[in-house]
Amino acid sequence: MIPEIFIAAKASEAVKALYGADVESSALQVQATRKEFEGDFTLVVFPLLKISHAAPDATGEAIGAWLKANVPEISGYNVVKGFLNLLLSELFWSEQFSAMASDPAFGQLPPTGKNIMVEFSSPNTNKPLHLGHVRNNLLGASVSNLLKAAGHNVIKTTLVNDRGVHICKSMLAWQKSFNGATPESTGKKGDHLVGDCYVEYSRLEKENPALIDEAHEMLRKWEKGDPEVRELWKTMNGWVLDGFEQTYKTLGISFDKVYYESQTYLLGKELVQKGLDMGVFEKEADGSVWCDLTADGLDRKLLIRSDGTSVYITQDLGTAERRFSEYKLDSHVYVVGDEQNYHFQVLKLILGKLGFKWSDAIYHLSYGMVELPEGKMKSREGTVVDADDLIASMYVEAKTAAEESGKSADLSDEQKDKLYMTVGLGALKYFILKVDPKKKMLFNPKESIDFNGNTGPFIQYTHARIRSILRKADERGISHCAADIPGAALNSKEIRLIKLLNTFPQKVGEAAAAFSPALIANYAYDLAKEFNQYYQQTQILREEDEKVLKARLVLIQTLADILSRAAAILGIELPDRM
RNA sequence: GGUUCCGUAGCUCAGUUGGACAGAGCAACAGCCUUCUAAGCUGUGGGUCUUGGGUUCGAAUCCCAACGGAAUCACCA
Repeated sequence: MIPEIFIAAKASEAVKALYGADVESSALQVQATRKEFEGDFTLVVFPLLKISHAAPDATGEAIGAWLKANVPEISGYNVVKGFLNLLLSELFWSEQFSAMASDPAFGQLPPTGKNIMVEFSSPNTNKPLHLGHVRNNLLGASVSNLLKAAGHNVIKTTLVNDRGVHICKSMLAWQKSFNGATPESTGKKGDHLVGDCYVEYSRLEKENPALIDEAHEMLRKWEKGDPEVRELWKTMNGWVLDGFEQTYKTLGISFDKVYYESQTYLLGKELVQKGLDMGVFEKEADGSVWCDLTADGLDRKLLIRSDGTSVYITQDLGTAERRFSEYKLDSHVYVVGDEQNYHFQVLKLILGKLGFKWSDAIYHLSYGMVELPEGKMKSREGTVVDADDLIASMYVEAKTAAEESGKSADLSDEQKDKLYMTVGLGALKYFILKVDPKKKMLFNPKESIDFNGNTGPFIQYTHARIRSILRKADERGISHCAADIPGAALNSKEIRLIKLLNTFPQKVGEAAAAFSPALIANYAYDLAKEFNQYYQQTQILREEDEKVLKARLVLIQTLADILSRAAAILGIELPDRM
């Protein structure tokens, strides 16, 4: 049996030899005695895996391998994570902290030169947005921010679903029952008015099932360019899009390029011909065109109907091809619900069969549905949570909370209004973005979205607290900058904070690779939580040692900045006071 | 039925590439505001990580099976 002290000394030698970093062997010894192993396993080494300060590339495996090669007495090794980072970072935090504090772009990763298009939102113009769309929009916007922070060129886009029989249904109902009502005449937001038409259509169809034929007839007229139908279509779509625009603006959603299905739905037909020429598609006797995917374990997929018209996927093939060539895309992310997993699987396969190498660069960001306690939202049962209503209620909640606390009483009405919206939206956005996009999520309308605990307002509040301290320091004329850091003795809590801050760029990278804003949300929460504990136990401004005081101010300043950057990725604004 | 995804505290969720006694928030209970904002902090209770096998020194994590749930498999979009 080899004495632990010997192993520990050798392990520390290994770290020194491999990474040039000093580690106290006594610390390793603690670990070596922590567990007992049988046989060849005589040493526990916590890897340096997560140590960004001293040895970013360090791993327990490497250390073990070094020991094996250089210390024959030690025949084996084992790897346990997560300890040495604590030891090493204390040796190197000062340097790291200075670098972090003096770099205004800290956390912004170097440019990759890659063009990534993100498609999200893609609404239907026959009814207003609901909670499901809100998740889609927030995810899409946030993932776009995330990819930008990771150094990519991002092109945000949406494909407005502005044609089809569902649109005609709303139009038909409007003609039959709405007596020329307009958003102006009714004072209703355009998307809601058209949504009412859609509901009315369902009622009418129940009375007269033959109505569906009229809707189809209207669609045929639309396709032929019938002026009257086109005019009405244009008008009603305009109403809806105006309504959406308002909601987008409130949510902070914008696009670099908007596609309309009415202009793209014929795309893809030439690709079908190409596929036929290549022999990867086949034409039936009735004229329909199919792609055989049975070799991939899937069914045959229809691409062109027997009447010669194209289907949904045909258009998607065409738009994908056009986008990749027009924008020289390296990648294309589609933010679409998981109900369309099959569709995207097929889409990628077919594009691959057509010989497009970039088919692998298509990523379907498949997110789970938002469900209510009683299950899926159903418009027919009136259980749909309307986006505008939800936002309005978040505002009211924020207002109530603020008035109860009495904190922002001295603000002007205008400032209050902005603050309540910021906080209400912060709560909503965080609530939605903190959960893993892939998972379905639950929303209970009876329980309002929380403002305490692991929430958006918690992070906003923490930021406001920090800014408040910085304001006070400013009033007292205490200046501070990164140069104040070296030599200041900081306590272990402060070092923990610095370490956490220092992982931000890495977090951005991980989150971007996983297309998961949730990782950023959780990071921001950890950061805020950590600060609040620190705040509780340390009177920051009471410090008498000027050196330490200034270093602390740099620390919380950096903290506020990183918190803001993280929140910005989520599309959440952090107020300076609340 | 085929395919894919999911199952962690009463509830909502973390726990990425296997590692030290499984973590937060909400809800419950008990504390902390003459001191930088109590939307905060501290503490207590609450878990056979759905179940059963397997791989491994070591499993919530990887593999297999069962059970439970979701989505999807249109000449709809």
